[in-house]
Amino acid sequence: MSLFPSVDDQLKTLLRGAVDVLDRRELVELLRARRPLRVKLGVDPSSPDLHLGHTVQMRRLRAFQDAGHHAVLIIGDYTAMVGDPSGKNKTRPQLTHEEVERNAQTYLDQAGKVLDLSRLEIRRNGEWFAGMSFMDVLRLCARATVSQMLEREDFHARFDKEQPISLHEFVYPLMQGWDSVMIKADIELGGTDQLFNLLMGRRLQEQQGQKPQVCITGPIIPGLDGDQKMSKSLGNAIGLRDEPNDMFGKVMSIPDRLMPQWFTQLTREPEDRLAALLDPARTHPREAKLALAHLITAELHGPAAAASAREHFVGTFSRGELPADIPDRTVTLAGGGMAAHALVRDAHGVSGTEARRLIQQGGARLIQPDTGDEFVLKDANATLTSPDLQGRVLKVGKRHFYRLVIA
RNA sequence: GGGCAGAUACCCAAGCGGCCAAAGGGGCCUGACUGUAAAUCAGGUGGCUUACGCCUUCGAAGGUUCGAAUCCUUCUCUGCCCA
Repeated sequence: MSLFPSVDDQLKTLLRGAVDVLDRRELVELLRARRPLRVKLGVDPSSPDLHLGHTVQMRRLRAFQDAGHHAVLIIGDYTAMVGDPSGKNKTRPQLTHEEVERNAQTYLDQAGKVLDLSRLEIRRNGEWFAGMSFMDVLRLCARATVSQMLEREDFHARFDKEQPISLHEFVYPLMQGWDSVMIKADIELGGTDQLFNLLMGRRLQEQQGQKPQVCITGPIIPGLDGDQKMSKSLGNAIGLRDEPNDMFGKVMSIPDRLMPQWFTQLTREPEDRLAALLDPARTHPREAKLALAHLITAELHGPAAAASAREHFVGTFSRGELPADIPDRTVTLAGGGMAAHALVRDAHGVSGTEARRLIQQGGARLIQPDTGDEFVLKDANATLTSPDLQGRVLKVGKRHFYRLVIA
């Protein structure tokens, strides 16, 4: 076994689920050189949490690591302050240096769940941007034209719709491209929405007399809603730091049609096994989804946690049992009792009006843990006394449980 | 610098003196059905209140009026056209 697997084998694993390779011939040529390639992936610390969507590209980077190549993770501390306009229909809020720094701190242990940190070169683009003079910035800006920028689809769309585009947003692709120059990237990975930025890297590298990087794009995976791209701000993301039970449950809630893509992009299951899992004649979709949830949870939290999350899920939602650990909520009875709406408000942490609404709609019930007896709260104004509450579990909606403790 | 158009709740978007906490759609929440899937159906979606009702909200601040999201003034922001 040589250090590098054969070119064909490499291509197969390195390009699993890839959308585009520019240029494929160049990639083959690079791989044939049988030297460790410098493979770049940039992430902007624009939120404290990475989510599964980020791991699509990180997985590919990991595959390069495993094939013996040199991975470079760029923490875009400076680009995060600009805010990547990619795929957005509006200007991103600019973050302060402190926010970015705080977020960046959290990234490495999260990235370590997918990447091999011991063989990872980590760079912050502030290394080269912080010291730039205004003149340097102007020189960088002079490397592209407005109409070139407007070729990019999201800019173009915003321009056509007469929506604002701030000048600094034009600088973003240049910054990302400059990163490639600074680290002499052979290959850059990114989502399909990054294509323009990746190509800017090629352009700038060429202008600097470097061999232009090969760009490999992967899909932007849809979030839990199955429609919009996974994004924390859209509330449809699975965070890498989500608790195992939560993570497992979230995967179980995705639309079936997402499974093929999630299996391909978020697991390493081999093709033939996927074919069996995704064929409803051979595997019930629920079983397939359980397998998916298990694989994803196991990768990020370990097999034991995944097994326990699965048990929790099946127990709670399939068998309707109470979860193993339910958070305590201390409630205070004034004058020997408390109104139902106040109970839901305090335990569930919603407004009084919202609590009333939940009760009126039959979304709140008290459960006796030992017997499993349920009592649906119907009257928001009903007064509940100690015997009604002591030792009971309040269930709100499908998945919120609170063990009541009387103060 | 000049002219025009616009800013409404999480998002899109109606409203253009009272019947507006503000139509409609999306999203989201709850319930039914289910596999925490899809599709479908029903209800809900500012806050406080047992309720009558009250309070805050329609870019910001003032003003007119018995009464303003709606009229006036100034300001802020955005787009378009002209220079």
